[in-house]
Amino acid sequence: MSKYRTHNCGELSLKNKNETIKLSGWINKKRDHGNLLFLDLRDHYGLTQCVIDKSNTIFKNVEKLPLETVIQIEGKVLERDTDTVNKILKTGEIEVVIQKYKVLADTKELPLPIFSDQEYAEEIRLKYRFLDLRRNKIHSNIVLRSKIISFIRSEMQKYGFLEYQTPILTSSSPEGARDFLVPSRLNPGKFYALPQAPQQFKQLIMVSGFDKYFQIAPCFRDEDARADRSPGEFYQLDIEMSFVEQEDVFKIVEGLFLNLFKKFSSKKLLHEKFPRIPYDEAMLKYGSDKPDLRNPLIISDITQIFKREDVNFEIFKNLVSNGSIVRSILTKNTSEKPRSFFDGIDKWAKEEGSSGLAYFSIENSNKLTAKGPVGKFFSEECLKEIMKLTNAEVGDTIFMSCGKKIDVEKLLSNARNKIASELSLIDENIFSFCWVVDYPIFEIDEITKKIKFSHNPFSMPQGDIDNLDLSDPLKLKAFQYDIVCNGIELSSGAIRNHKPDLMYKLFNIAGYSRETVNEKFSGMINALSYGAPPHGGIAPGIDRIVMLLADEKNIREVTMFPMNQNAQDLMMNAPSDVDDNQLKELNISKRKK
RNA sequence: GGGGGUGUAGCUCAGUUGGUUAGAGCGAUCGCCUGUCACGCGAUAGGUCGAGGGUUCGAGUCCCUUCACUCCCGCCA
Repeated sequence: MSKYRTHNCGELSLKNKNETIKLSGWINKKRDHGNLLFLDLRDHYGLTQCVIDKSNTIFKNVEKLPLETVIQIEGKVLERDTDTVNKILKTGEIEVVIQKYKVLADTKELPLPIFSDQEYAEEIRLKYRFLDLRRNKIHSNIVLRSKIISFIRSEMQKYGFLEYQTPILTSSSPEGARDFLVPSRLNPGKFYALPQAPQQFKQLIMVSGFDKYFQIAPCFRDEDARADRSPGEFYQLDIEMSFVEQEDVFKIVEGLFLNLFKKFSSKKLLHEKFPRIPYDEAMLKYGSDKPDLRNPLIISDITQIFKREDVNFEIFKNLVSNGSIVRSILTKNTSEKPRSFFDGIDKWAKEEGSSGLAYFSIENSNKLTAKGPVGKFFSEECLKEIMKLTNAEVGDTIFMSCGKKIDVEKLLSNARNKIASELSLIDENIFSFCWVVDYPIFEIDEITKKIKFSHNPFSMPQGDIDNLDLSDPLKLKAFQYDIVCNGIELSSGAIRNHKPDLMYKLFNIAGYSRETVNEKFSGMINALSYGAPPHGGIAPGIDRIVMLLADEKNIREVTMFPMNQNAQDLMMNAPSDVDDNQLKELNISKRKK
């Protein structure tokens, strides 16, 4: 028997009636009636109401103990009167009459209360994270995270995957995010980098013949934070498989996600079989490669309308003749909405930095008419054409944006969310998964105007890979895919290019010479020359999965010890100054400003 | 790097048009209270109104600068 307890604070019930027991835990709450004191004792497992009255000589001492003092009590389990049973508590049918107590640890005055569900400033929560983590909601989020990771591990093992660990100290690579660098003492002037992902290692594991790999892998990227993006570090379920095609990866991952989300959430899954949306279609219909399919609003291209003679909307017509495009969002049955609704959307669009969202509603009084500020510019014939292009009916509204493709896509993507939330079109009780597939291999860099890899440079191009037509690189698609859930990008993966010759050619298009590739990706390219199996994989983000399942909007709510937005750990004071001797040993000197 | 929001007691917040001594709830301390589960009642302590500067007879309130936290853009193959 433990020195500290016979039971935990979540397990006593009527079965233990009249037993003498020991509990240890924190004082969660006291209700002091003067000659009678209720004291809720809390540990990881739950709460137990303890009670003591003045007939016990220790009463005055117990009464004075501050909240969050760690105590051990010994006492007798009693059945509560029916009218004093607490149905919310697991242990609510009993209480423990305190006979003896011992203080195991004192506490200073608390910087934040533990028992309340109130929200607190981030700064104080992060500084006193060990207190924050005692609180019910975040405590259970962290437990959920642990259970999710355990479940994933056991599922992956069932599927025949084995977990292998990869190095944390590795080499810097030119593609992708900024690296965290670690100076090498034994190799003066040289640096390790922390892995942005174990990308090359997992491919090397395939070349080494291990067939099915997974890892709950830490990834390090020195980029700025967002609500759904921790600064510095995060975790991926890293997966790689040999002798597979895209379909084989999809089958494993869909199975895993279905089981996972059914087990850990009561929300409904919109699709049991994840829809597959080509990248180009996603960008057209949703303006984004991470569409939220709970949102029914669809974008259509109506550029051709503004090349017609019977349209007098000169601003758009001029822009279109200079190469701009026009796309629209259709909302159903909104023609009777008040003017303030439409103006609100237009105002929002201007605040987003655009020139606004033009709109009109379609009405029918003997003939088709367009109601709204720009309605007068469209003929009846023209309205029929627009209705055909957008699947609109009488009573619907068309919102339009005109401009450069990339700007229109972005504005309308945000407008989909904005309008849907204004019209309450999104069911928060649903998970809607989809695959986004057929990503382009290359894109034009907006700044340099040169061709660059749009995603992973190691992806396998689609088509006849032995006779690939490289004359128009921007047309090339890759076996590259993302999983998106409720508008959140959960993972990204690809079938890899295991042909070194082809890889050199693709790198060449992006401006990397054979020598550069040999130098920067030596581990990979060398390995691929010694018999690499066709292989592919994916890497779902663990933190975001937990966010979805915990129904949290911020990644810090599912991270035990997160950093703040400036990538500082307020509890541990990281990053911090270091001793000059440490720098000297590492051959580092600080640059003067 | 840029834009928005926030900053008042240990914590969560209120504070009107610029006007006398800056308030409430929780927490802390002290007292009363034997069936509460956000127990109740009374009292006390607790403030560089984020910081600095300015306007004004007078600034928590208006202006400028700056700092911290946060959300977004850039960035994140």
